[in-house]
Amino acid sequence: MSRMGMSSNDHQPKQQKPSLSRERVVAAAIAILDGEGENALTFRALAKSLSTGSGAIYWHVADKRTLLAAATEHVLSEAIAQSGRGTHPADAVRDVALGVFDVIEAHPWVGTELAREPWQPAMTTLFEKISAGFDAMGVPRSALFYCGSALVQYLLGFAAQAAAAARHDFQSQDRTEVLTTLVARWTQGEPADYPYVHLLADELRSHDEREAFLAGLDLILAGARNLQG
Amino acid sequence: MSRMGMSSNDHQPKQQKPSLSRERVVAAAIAILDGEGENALTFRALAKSLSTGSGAIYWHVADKRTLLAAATEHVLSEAIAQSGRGTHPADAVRDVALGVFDVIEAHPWVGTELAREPWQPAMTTLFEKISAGFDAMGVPRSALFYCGSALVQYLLGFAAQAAAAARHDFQSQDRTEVLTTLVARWTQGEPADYPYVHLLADELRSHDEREAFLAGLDLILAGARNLQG
DNA sequence: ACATGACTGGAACAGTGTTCCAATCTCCTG
DNA sequence: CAGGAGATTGGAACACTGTTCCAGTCATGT
Repeated sequence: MSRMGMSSNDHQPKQQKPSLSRERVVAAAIAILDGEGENALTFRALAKSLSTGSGAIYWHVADKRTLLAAATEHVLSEAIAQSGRGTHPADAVRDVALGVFDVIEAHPWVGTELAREPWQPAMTTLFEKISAGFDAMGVPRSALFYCGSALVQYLLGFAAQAAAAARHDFQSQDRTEVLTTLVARWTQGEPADYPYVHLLADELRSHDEREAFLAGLDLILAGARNLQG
Repeated sequence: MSRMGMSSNDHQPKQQKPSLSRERVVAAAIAILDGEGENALTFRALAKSLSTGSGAIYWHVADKRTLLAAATEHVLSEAIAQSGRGTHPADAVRDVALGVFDVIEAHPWVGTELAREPWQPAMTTLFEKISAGFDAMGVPRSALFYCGSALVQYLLGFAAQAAAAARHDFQSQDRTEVLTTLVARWTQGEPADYPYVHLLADELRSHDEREAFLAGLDLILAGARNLQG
């Protein structure tokens, strides 16, 4: 277990190899997650990337779960903190949600981690911001919690779905092939039994992820606006 | 790899131990998942529960991923197939969503699996039903796909969150303790910096899961109704 | 009867997160 | 400035996974 306390690793005199630190470990983990995918992050790979052993890593980080949480927090917190701009309250909420969207598009493993462990610290900040937005939109106090929860769950659902898609893309290196396979499974049933699925299959293949995300978001925002008064 | 084809295991003469089959393997897996939690499902535990070895299991099931998918499909498909009742179209959609809700409450591991692999076969049926509902509600064709996707993602988000909560409950055997810990982390920031989080902390502790689920659902339904015309 | 192929059980393998510990390195103190 | 105490390191070892392999067994059709 890592010991919290006075660590003195702020001076690497000449061209000594820089001493390990929690930040360096987290940064290396993020680099592996981004560059080689979620499955590539093992303590052995991490140790090699840092030219050390797994024991040394465990001195700075309790276990893999907290390492993943720290990595998620690192990329999420800044994005969320800087988001929330917008003249209208609804725009501010949209901006926060889009901040999360962009982070997940850039780092799909964040989606996996969010889907497994939704209540990361950064999510508290997110809940604060969107609650403020809903309040400014005129949502009554009694419904604020439900609105915030609903939006968070919508975000989590997108996170899960985007992360799963990215995992599949990563394996086959070919997004269109993955989509074709998905559409094929999608349209496996008889058109007579699944008319809407067949009707909308084209859209599944060609839809723009961000546009769909925003459309779903606007559904929730419109529903929230509807609670005014 | 398991061989598909003519399998002849439909007769166990007297009181012979019944022969293995894909269905029996899946049923045993579900029993372990329900009774002892997600982490308890290992091929060794499964083999012991079926009084056999792991090799025999692999004859009937390709790997753990497909086993989990089959288990999920088993509990999800029936619930979804039987759902969708309701005089008004919106009620039918609500009924489908509540079907998924109930399955996840009864088998939280379904939430984990759905969050990891959203496009199970049963989800196609679900998409079909909710698309039909949205259509009957008067949502224009051009928005049908977005509405369906949004609702699916909301469901996935609930699935992820409920599964994570259930995992924590399982570890500490004490729901209120888990909630207290969560609220504590939740209210860690300064009240001045996180006014809404502190304002709504009580609701986080005491809210009814089903009520919150339905409230969020109604947000989306209201948003969809708003697209009429 | 017996050969063929479906099926079984469990040993062996590769890879994981985690623990343990002897060695080192740093810094404070006598 | 010597040297000890504690912080930090690296890598071997451990326990546990999913998965593969394979020598057997069983059932059945000829």
